[in-house]
Amino acid sequence: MAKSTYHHGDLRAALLAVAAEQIAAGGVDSVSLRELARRAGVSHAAPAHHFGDRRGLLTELAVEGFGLLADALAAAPDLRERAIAYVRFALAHPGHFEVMFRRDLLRPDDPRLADARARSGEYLRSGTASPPAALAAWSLVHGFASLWREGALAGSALATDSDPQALARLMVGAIRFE
Amino acid sequence: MAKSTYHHGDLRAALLAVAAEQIAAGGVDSVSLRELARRAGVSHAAPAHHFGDRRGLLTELAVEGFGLLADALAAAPDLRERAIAYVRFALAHPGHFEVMFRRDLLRPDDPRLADARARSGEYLRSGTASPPAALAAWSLVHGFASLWREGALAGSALATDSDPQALARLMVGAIRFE
DNA sequence: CCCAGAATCTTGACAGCGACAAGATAGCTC
DNA sequence: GAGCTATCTTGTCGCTGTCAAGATTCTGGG
Repeated sequence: MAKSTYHHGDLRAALLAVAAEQIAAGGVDSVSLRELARRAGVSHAAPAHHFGDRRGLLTELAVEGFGLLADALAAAPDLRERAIAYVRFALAHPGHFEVMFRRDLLRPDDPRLADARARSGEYLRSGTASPPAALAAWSLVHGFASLWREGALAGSALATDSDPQALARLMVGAIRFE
Repeated sequence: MAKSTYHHGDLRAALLAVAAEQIAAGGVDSVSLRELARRAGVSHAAPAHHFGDRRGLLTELAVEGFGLLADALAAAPDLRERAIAYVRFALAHPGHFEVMFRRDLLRPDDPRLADARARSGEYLRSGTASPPAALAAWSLVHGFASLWREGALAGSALATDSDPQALARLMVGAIRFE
């Protein structure tokens, strides 16, 4: 759209969007380059030109994700809201989130990935009393988001009647960092 | 071994063991039924007889995993030690852990899986002041184990010089449940 | 002892996948 | 408009999961 159309439109962005959608719907294992190509209306080998291989595409998605996460964290005023923002990001962008922490699916030494990761990492560490507290805060929200996303909390007495946002606030309110 | 040997030894257990090993080494995506069969010295279709399909095998691994986790949690005297035991389990049995919370890879309504999950869930919820505190504790250790396993903590100033056990203790010590 | 029947494993086949190579087509630059 | 590059297509290969059909071994009752 923005970059105008080459052969068949902005294929690169289209593939990323469809991929995120597909991961959110069926998990990352349900993503096949050939199916993405089909959905975008191009031939089965077209994605390779933009991303090299499957890792390349998922790495690009992870870079996007860390950028979005950093923005979300930057907009939060304090530690508590930053924690909630982390959860909100994971739930709002499940397709990105699912890939960001799956190193086995990514190009491990992509510099753009390292940069994006570092940038969001700064926000994660800011505003806590101590390094262990920062680690605890990150682990807490990351664990919650992962468990919720996997449906592991479905059996819990709490999980049924609350939306995840409210549940996350409740959880964060149940602990104190010191 | 225990069940004696049929055609070619105790294939079922052998496949599960090799699978756990392979997941720990190269991630769950690196597991192929054909390669497992090769490593066990049987034909490519032999695993299907014991597990049906790939989901069946991974589901069995998850059932095993939840059993091991429940045992580990049961042996811990108090909440704090239970938290550490959770982390220790995840690090000691990465092949099992990686599969247990990946619902997309498992048979979603396997009754044995549901049972095993419920059994370990009981221990997770026991000994905490309130349901939100239990959720926080679980999220905390689950997040930490996930992040550590993915190498996401490698950049942290803390992570370099400590072993994960000690780091987990440090982290758990940095918060208070109320 | 042996022989049905079941459990276990093998062989063979098929479609879908990621990756690579080689060629076609469209857009850009000078 | 000629060359050049980016973009996409076509064709192929080996690998995978899954299914079907057959072979082999174990087991239990006469």
